[in-house]
Amino acid sequence: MKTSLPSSSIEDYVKVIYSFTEWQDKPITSTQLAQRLGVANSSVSEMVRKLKDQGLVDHQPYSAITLTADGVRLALSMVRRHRLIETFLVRELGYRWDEVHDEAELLEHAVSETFIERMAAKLGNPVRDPHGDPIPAADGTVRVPAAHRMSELDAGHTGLITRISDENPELLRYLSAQRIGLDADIEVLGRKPFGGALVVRIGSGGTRQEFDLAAEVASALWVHSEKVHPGCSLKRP
Amino acid sequence: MKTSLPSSSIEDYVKVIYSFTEWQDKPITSTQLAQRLGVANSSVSEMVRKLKDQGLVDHQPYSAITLTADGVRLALSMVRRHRLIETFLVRELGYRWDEVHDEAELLEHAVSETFIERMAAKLGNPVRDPHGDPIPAADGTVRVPAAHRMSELDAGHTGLITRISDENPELLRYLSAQRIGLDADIEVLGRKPFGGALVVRIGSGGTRQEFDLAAEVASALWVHSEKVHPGCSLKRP
DNA sequence: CCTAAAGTTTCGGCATGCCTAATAATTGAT
DNA sequence: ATCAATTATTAGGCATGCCGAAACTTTAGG
Repeated sequence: MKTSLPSSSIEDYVKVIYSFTEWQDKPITSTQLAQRLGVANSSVSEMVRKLKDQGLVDHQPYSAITLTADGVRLALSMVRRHRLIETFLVRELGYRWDEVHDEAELLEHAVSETFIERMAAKLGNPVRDPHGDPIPAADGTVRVPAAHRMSELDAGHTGLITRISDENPELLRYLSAQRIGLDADIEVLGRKPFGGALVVRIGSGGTRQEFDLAAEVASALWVHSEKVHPGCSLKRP
Repeated sequence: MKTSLPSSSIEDYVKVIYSFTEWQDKPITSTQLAQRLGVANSSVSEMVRKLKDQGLVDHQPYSAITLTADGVRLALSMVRRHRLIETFLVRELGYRWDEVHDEAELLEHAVSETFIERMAAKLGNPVRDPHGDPIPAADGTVRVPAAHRMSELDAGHTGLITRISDENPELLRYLSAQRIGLDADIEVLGRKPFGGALVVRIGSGGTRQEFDLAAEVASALWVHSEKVHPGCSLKRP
């Protein structure tokens, strides 16, 4: 149970463990964690032992890994850092949304709390980042909009795009080339047969377009649909 | 002669070696380097061997340490980073000039070249930082103003404060409380006996003030004096 | 010149965080 | 219920960068 400041590796582990459960509920396993961090499974086993010693995760050998309250607190602070930095890079330094992820990944471990809070103030304490991901507040509260993957919606559903997964920068470039962005108004028109593309209308009036979206694309788009699940849930750590 | 990217430790060593010769000419010794980096002498010996292997320094055992052309290039790029970041923190995030040093120290190792250049562009490619230190250009050229420590000037000298050493944040706070800042017009009036304070006029007209400056204070202030050494020298690596 | 103090380097160790290979536990298919 | 395939953990190593202690130069005083 050391109390020293977390290393950047530890910050990364905790952040990835948290992020895994942000849009679904199953806890992460060693192998999944190793894949997302780009390290060997054995490195994860070692590190998870260390995280457990420090009281950041709960873990029984051979089972999944969950964060403790302290772990969630640390994770939320890292997620806050990451998303504020992304927002700052886009709004203040002219980065494109497909460029910000890697830069934020480096900066989030380096800057001070002071830096983060001055940045947040300058940005007007934004509540979501350029991809629509919610930015936790300094006190650890987060508004997680009730959103669904577009790929899981049935024909007839309408709503707004509230989040676009930033995992794949190439996909982000594709989307901006197609002028698909946050807050676009959408309607699911149907689905091509044999696990094929999702047919959707995006925009309306002058900006109305129809697309056949491949499954990979549709599952990166999250839709806030009044019909399905109105309102927001408020997570507190 | 490895070619891998320099670690942040290596960046720090090179930057400190460079900085030591920025305002005087004697090269740095192992012990001085160790003191400035806050590490043991033995750590410096090891690291200097590594720097030599990588072609960043010239060094004969038991003698002083100097940078190679490659070393100077790397050092200038770190100094550029540091001073641009300091300028950015003051101009864009409302930091005070006594707060920026430590933050810049962390950030300079983390940000990408892209970040640096976008920041520089946003700031209008400044040529000096909040303490008056010259910011090397992206191509490695630096304008080093011909300045002298105020503590070394004789009575009667006049000039402008062009640089204020940022080594001691407390001193910076003292100076701003006294409203002594960059570009103030000064005149050395005299010197109190027995190695005492330097008597100077700072400002003129409505802002005119007289001070007895302790030696430590006067040696942190650098004066560009037309009488002593007009013009600038242009260093190229 | 010679010796002691000061400065520098070498040596053996430690911590972090990663790896591969070997071992152990769990799971699912028969 | 058992046995392979999958998943997870331990063991032994490597690289970086730090340390203190010991050994070695250099330098300055007498």
